[in-house]
Amino acid sequence: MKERLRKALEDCVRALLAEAGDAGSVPALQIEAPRQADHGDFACNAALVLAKRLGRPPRQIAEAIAARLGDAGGIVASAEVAGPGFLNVRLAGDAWQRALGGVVRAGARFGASDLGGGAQVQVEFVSANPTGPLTLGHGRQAVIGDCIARLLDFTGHSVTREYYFNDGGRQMRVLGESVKARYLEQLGRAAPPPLDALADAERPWPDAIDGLPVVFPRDGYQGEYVAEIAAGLVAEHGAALVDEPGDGAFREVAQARIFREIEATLVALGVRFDVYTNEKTFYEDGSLERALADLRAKDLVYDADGAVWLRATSLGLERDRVLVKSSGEPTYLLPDLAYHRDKFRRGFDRIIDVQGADHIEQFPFVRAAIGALGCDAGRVELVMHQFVTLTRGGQQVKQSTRRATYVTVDELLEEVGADVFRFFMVQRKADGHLDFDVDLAKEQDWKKNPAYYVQYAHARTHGIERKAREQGVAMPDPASFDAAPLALEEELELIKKLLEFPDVVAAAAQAREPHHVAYYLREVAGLWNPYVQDGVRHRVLSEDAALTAARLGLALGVRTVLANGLALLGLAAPERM
RNA sequence: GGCCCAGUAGCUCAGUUGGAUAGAGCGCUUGCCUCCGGAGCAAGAGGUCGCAGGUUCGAAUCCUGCCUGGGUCACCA
Repeated sequence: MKERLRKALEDCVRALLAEAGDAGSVPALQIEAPRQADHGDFACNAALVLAKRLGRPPRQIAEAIAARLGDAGGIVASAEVAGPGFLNVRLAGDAWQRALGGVVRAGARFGASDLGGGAQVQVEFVSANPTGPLTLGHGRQAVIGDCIARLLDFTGHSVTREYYFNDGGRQMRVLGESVKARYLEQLGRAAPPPLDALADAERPWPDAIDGLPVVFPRDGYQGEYVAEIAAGLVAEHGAALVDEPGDGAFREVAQARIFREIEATLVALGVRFDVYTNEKTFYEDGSLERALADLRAKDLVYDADGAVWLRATSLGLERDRVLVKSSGEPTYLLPDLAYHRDKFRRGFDRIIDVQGADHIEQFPFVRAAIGALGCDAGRVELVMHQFVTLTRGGQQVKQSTRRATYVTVDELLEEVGADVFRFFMVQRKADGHLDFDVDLAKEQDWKKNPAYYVQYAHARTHGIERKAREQGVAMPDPASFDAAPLALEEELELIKKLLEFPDVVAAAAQAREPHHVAYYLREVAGLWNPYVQDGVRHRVLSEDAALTAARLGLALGVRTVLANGLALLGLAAPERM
């Protein structure tokens, strides 16, 4: 519909340009549904764009375009000039109603496109190291990444979802030592550090209490799960592990168990990955050395203070960074470089890294370095998201990673369920903080809880269908139903809104911004729910068979869009609630 | 202090490749209505789009400076 109009308008513009002796190309025209209904079905800014180029006042140009446009092959009823030179176009007769059938016939593919042309896209997200349960920040990232992947999938991209993790390094060592400390404490061979000292990083820490050594690491993981893992080891092995190093069996057991739990959380969230990549791979296959050697060959590496440095300043960055510590251990940066190089080696056309704001500083170094190594850094994108705060009872819930008093994804999932969790996490744009209102999320009233509001709108289309069947009324045939009787203003408004879906999907996919889909679905539901509710002004099921069929067709269109949209967000589209 | 993100209605937020009178939900006021499924419909109040300049036919949107909140500035990941 919109595209046919676009073509017609572009032809007019081309002709005008030719008349003026301008052989240049036709500029991008904006054609959109105006906010004001009395501005017609579509507004076009062509005259404003051309004013300077043609050296004529915009309103005059608009007149010329309108005259040339005519009825554009039967789809345009009127085109009038308004304001500074907008062209307001009204579509002919039942053009909108005719388009509704197309929505229903496209079904689960309505809104899908070949925008990506089959491009191979990798989306890397979550990528949390197995040091503890997923936090709300991870949860938000899981949902955002997954929704971006779903959007890309739906718009003609070939998507690989990937989780990158690291089970070596300092963090995991500290985890192992934390577990061992709790293990020794539970066996009565060590004393737990004083709670007030744990809570305050500055507070001094005794070496021993009542003759028992305090072995818990200063920067150890304080979460309850650490003690639980230790308790499991006590139950299974008794005191047999007291001489094991924290970095050995303790670390391995802890990591394996935590990783299993992370996977279970992701499954509960409805998030699945195609590939898990372990940092260790790059240690073992020699790519760290290769990356280092290649950087060295380009004179981007130097040795200082016993460490190996990346000469990032010569790549235009603010400071140099350490690649290999004086201990001989690589920093996070070097394997990350090797990893991104590996992404290129695997041939992805686009590489999307979803990361929390705390990682943002890292990204420029990775991008600059792989660019220097000959990769096309322009193919790597960063989707950054801010953190999540929790509000409960109108009060912000204090969270502290250090004290392990943060709320986990598991806990919140248990309270609100995966659908609500996902909707809340994806309904705000990724940058900018997200305030998760637990009370609203737990609200069972469908009118108040936006996730239920959308799902309920979908369920209602089935409710009406059930009612119709009870009354012996068949659903209309998508291939042939006649929507022409839909003449009410709110019906046209609904149809127009449904037809926006493909544009919304395409824009959200291209911008990597799934929140647009959530917002849009809320709008569709916001039209449909009142429409259904107001059974005085218009009942779907009435004595008028043709009107009933048309309204049932509208219900099918709404169902199609809501179902497809909910699928893009990873929410269930229930038939009843 | 440098860099990044944010600042839009009472609250939570859309809108930011420059377009007409800046929107939604919740909350609030008034009137009507009692519905396929848990109420709905109509009208209304509520805004210096953080502040100040600049760019131009036109700025919430672009540029500069400043204010406020958060993040980040490791031989952590």
